[in-house]
Amino acid sequence: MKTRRDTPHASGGTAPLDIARPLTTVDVIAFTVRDAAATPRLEVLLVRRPDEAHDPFPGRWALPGGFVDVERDATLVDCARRKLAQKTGVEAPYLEQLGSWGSAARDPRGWSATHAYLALIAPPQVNASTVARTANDAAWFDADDAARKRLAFDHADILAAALTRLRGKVEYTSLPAFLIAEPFTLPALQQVYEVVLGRPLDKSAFRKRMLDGGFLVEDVVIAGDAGRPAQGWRIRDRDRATLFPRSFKSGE
Amino acid sequence: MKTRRDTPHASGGTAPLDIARPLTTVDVIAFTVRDAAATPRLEVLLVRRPDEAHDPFPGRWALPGGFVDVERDATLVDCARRKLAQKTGVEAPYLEQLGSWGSAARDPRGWSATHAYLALIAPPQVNASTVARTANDAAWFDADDAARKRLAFDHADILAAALTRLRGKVEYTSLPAFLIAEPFTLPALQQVYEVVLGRPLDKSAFRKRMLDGGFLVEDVVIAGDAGRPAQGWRIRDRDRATLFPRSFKSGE
DNA sequence: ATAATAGTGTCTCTCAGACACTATTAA
DNA sequence: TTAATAGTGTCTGAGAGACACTATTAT
Repeated sequence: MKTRRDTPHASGGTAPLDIARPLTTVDVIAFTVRDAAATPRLEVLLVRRPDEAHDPFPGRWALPGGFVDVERDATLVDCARRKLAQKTGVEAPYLEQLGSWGSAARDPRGWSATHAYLALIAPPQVNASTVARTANDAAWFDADDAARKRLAFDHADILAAALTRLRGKVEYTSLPAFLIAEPFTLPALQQVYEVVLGRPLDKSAFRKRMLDGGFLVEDVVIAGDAGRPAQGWRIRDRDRATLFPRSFKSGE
Repeated sequence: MKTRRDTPHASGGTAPLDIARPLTTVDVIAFTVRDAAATPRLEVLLVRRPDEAHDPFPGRWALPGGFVDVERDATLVDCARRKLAQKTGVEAPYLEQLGSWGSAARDPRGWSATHAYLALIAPPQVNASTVARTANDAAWFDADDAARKRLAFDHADILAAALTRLRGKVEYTSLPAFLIAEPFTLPALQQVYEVVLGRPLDKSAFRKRMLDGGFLVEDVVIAGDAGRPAQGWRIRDRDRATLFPRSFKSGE
């Protein structure tokens, strides 16, 4: 493979199109909150890498993702959306860029850079077609368990960064609203917050925050198994999260 | 150029190393705060693209950056550091990843993805060697003026995102401390905050925040041209910013 | 009526802003 | 002593947490 050096005075200037190009991939960290064994938990989607010797990390669990296809993907985020739809059937998730990881060492096949996207989705319904498609090569895992696994590539680092970002932003944004199906009740939303943060929140303070945030729209009233029915809500703008003026527990 | 499709069941699985690879670049948005014509302002470093017809955007101003060199750069951030040192001589800036921009359309030479890094540095001393190296092809511009220029590629978008990120984080972090030379006084630091935010801050509230933040270490006392000398300070940890418990002006 | 869950009112604490005040230097 | 700048003290207000209270449903 021929490589030509980028001369110092022309950084990014004259076009070395015959320079060695890194591999370019996109990976998706898809989170949801779902009831597993009666207790809701934060889950992340992993896929199993093919069990072939010529492949890097055969049989290991990895984040869903893969090479950018310059023919099909107009942009990086299109690529991320395609990868996620392939594995979950979800068409319009909340997507935000997490960051990129690139180095000579992260992929044994050569210098590679991945663009990581955080996806927040409502728990996908398990219907026949998705089961058929994802039965053996994709599964949802408890997020913290997954972060402790020995994942392929540097995916454990990326997942850890995604968890840090998510838990950090949950302190002062409306992000968890993207993790449950609409319409939802405020007690249900509070439970999602508590699952992600791993600690209980005060009901009164929580409700004030959410309603003052102005990102909710009233929907139908929802009755549960017992007790008083609750007001149902939808998200006003599914493309962006709302920032609250302060964090939960500002001074610990 | 031969391309092979990534088959659906093996996304990122079997290794299509002969697939068409996007171009991979790194760009740096280097900010500083400096006195220009007696009033300090936020400035950004731009470089002029070579004025040759075969080059994209000849003669246009652009962010410093360029192709990842798989021989020299072990990681993306190493590449960013190298690009910045090339243009400014600054060796250890505060660097944080801003995000990545990739699409089929952003570079006329083909599908390309750039990894953007935000760099915060103290105003570089204008000495003979840096002048010689950067006289005609690099210059510092007022950041808002630069954002209105017609820059090369999608660099205007990237610069706008950098400004949004910087101004956003300045509301609740110690980032501006990386924009001036150490040791600095609290009044000087406050001025940097005010320049970045574009609005005045209360002295008493500002000092309480900074000192309670615990990221400053006492240094020598510094005398100005007139009035009482001020305590000088250094940053305790040059690798990370401190987060304050609340934003400035929480409720507008 | 009771259990269960939804939703509200009130008090307190913390921290940011406003702004008046004191402190230290040079001329 | 005055100008200039550095640094402090005190009051107020907004919003988060604690927690007791009321409201609405099914049985």
